[in-house]
Amino acid sequence: MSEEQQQSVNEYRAQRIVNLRKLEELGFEPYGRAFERTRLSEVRAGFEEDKKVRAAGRLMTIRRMGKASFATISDGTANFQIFIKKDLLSETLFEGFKHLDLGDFIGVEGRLFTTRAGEPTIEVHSWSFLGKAILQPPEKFHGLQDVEERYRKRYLDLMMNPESRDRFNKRSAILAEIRNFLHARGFIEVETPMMQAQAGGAAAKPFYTHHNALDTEMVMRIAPELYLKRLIVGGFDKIFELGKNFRNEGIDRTHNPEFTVLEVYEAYGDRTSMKAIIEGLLPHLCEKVLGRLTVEYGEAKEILDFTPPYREIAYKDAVKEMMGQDWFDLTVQQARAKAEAQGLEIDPAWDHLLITHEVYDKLVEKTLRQPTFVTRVPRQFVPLAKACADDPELVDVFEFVVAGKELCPGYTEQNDPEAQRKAFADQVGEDTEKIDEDFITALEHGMPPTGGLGMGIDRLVMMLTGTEVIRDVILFPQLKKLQTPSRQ
RNA sequence: UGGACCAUAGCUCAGUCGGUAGAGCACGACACUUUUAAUGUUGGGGUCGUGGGUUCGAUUCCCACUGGUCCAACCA
Repeated sequence: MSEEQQQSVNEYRAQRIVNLRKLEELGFEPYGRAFERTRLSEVRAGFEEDKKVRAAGRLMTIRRMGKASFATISDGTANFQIFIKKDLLSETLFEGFKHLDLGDFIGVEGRLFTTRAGEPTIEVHSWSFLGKAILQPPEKFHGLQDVEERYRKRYLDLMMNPESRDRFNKRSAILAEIRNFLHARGFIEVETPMMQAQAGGAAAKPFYTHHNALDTEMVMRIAPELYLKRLIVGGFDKIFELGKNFRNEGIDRTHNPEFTVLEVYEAYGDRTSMKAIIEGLLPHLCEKVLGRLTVEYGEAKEILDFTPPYREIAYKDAVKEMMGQDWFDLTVQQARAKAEAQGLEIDPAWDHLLITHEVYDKLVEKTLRQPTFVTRVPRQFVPLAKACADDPELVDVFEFVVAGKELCPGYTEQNDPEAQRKAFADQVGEDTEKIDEDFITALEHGMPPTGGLGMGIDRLVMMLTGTEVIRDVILFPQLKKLQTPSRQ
């Protein structure tokens, strides 16, 4: 292929292939070999003048000045400047450097020194070619800004945008520290089916799939809860699962169809033992991952303080704070008028309870900025939990709310099989075949009093990294498939 | 699923009250042995998301579609 033809296909790509061929002519292997090296973060941390180092990375910038050049390499842990000088290299290595492009991988060997401008730098005495990039990286200063491209081509986002890489490093650290925290308290990690015969443990539309050999319909789980409780029946006393749930619902800035959840169950515990876990786990994560107990959240840089203990307030008291102490003495008509005066749309068929819940959802929750446990919730809204000991109309749960959003419910779990069956029946209505009879049977074998909680990990990561968009904490968020390329 | 907005060079962005487009980075050439968004000179690069309509003429106006963003409804 002539050079003109190559350039008509894609000038930039062709130019890089020309450089690749020239490197091959000089005796370089085009895609390299393993290279023993020290991570750049460690080179930086252990910097000593004149120390010999071997390091490797992707070329991020090159500043060529005739017989000397500076470049920056990145290995994902840090950036580091390297210095190339004609006097210090063989003719082949100096000539070869001219044919390197941004995005290529090299390994370097040399001496640490500090430039006149004060920049720690590797003076390169020898280098190896570790791999060619035949496509250009995005713009070096602004990085990759296009929101859609950052999700579809996450590798470019991670390559160019350090804040994105940092966010996913934090996500990994959060997951590791959740495990450390729970293991240290005697919890074991378990795995339960993500493909189930029926979708239980929550109210959401599932994804359906089909098993060929069994010739049977299956659903992707919407929650692991019913399997985890079977394990409590089986005698595991402290368990957790960290895994994906799948819900066939809308996608927006706080919802992805597959999302990661932590569920924890503790036999012989209840809501208060779950509360203790939250008040231990969140400060632990803040300390280990962020090194402090406060987070700057969102564009407004709101300060969230995770220093325990956290505020606890009864559901009804939270509503009274917003709507007045006489709220629960009002008639339905008075309550509706008062709610509508606050700008809510109230269905005329709603009773006092539903109006109250609308008030809580639309007005109260968003005002709970600092970590708060909302307790003693009307049983109609949480059918699978156990009633409060002193009031059968309220269930013994908490909703843990941070920055105006529900982060994590905690329960005193239902262990009465008859009450559980009734709650299922109310939930499914006519579809009695959707009741998980095997689960009821398990409860009939006896389940100890148990506390449980379920935390959305994506939202937790959002909270702790100050991110307001769930897609920014999920490496490959769900997007529509491209039918025709929107751009080339 | 409804409403508003967006899509221009590989990337980051200007722009055209309708006469087929510019900058910076990146890329090619030349110069330069401590630069760091290197610098100086110079050159190339675009069916302006896709399809239709109006028009002498559409990247620009209108319609549909595709993808995205935000808002509203469902879910965590």
